[in-house]
Amino acid sequence: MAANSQFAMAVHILAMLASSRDENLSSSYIAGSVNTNAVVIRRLLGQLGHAKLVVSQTGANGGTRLSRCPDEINLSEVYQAVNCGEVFALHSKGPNRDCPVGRNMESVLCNLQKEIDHGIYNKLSQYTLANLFEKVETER
Amino acid sequence: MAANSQFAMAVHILAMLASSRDENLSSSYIAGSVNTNAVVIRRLLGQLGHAKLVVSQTGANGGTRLSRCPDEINLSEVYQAVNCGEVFALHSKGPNRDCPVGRNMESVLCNLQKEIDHGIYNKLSQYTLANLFEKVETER
DNA sequence: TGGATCTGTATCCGAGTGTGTTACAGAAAT
DNA sequence: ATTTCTGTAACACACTCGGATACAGATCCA
Repeated sequence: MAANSQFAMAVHILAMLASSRDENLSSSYIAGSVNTNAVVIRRLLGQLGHAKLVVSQTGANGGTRLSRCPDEINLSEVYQAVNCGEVFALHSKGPNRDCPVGRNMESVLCNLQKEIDHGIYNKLSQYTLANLFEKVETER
Repeated sequence: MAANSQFAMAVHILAMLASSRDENLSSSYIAGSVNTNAVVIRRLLGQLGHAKLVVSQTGANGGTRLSRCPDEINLSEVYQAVNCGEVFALHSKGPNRDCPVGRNMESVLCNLQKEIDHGIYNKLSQYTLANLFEKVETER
């Protein structure tokens, strides 16, 4: 299945906030860069705010800014904030428990799933928002 | 998004084939253990066959068996065979190229995506079907 | 105080897709 | 020839993501 793009958009949003640390950005302004609807941005900002990565202010001149320095925000935190689910899903019905193979399949796959997730987490932990922002700036 | 369960089902199928190396298994028999429809199994077997992991025979007493020993089948091959797509998607519309941040976002995210995929691939490469089958047998 | 701005939700629509199901042509064994 | 099995095609259903409108509440400012 095609995965969703929430992580990609969240990183994009955070990169924008990192580039304007001294001012609040409005959801519609961010939406202009991400090329989507402002509500989509606000939904994501809600998740990022819940994860304490950003802070928002309502009202005129409101908007959102980072809650910490970009070098203190880890991409693994972002991944967790927008919970993208698992890499692969277990079969919804579950295997047939009368079958000797099927009986133990579920736990084996579940363990494998956790291990992969852990691997992704470790990989993303190697990057901070500052690292990424640096790439955005220098890349041609 | 909830990912699809094709990888999980594929592994399950291969574990069954590994447990019956001396005989062909029919798609409906496998479907009984995976707890799904035989056509779903045949679709997956088609992908696995295309990746040269299994061989099928049509006709009476037909069915499918592994094309190699379980210790020569790597889980990363299975992952590639049932192409589960990417861990996260890039935004379908693409970022706004008039924005200095948006302009470079795409390539940065694309590189990150490749890196994660590579990590998953490496993790899965650590396991053969034989390793996994062993776990299925011993797990309680 | 009143108007403007912005967030935070609720709600709905459309498109895409994964899963399940039926149906059927073709291949192989008996 | 009949049976059994694969390989597809075709369709329905459910789910979810992205997009859009609408509106209450908060905040600033004139």
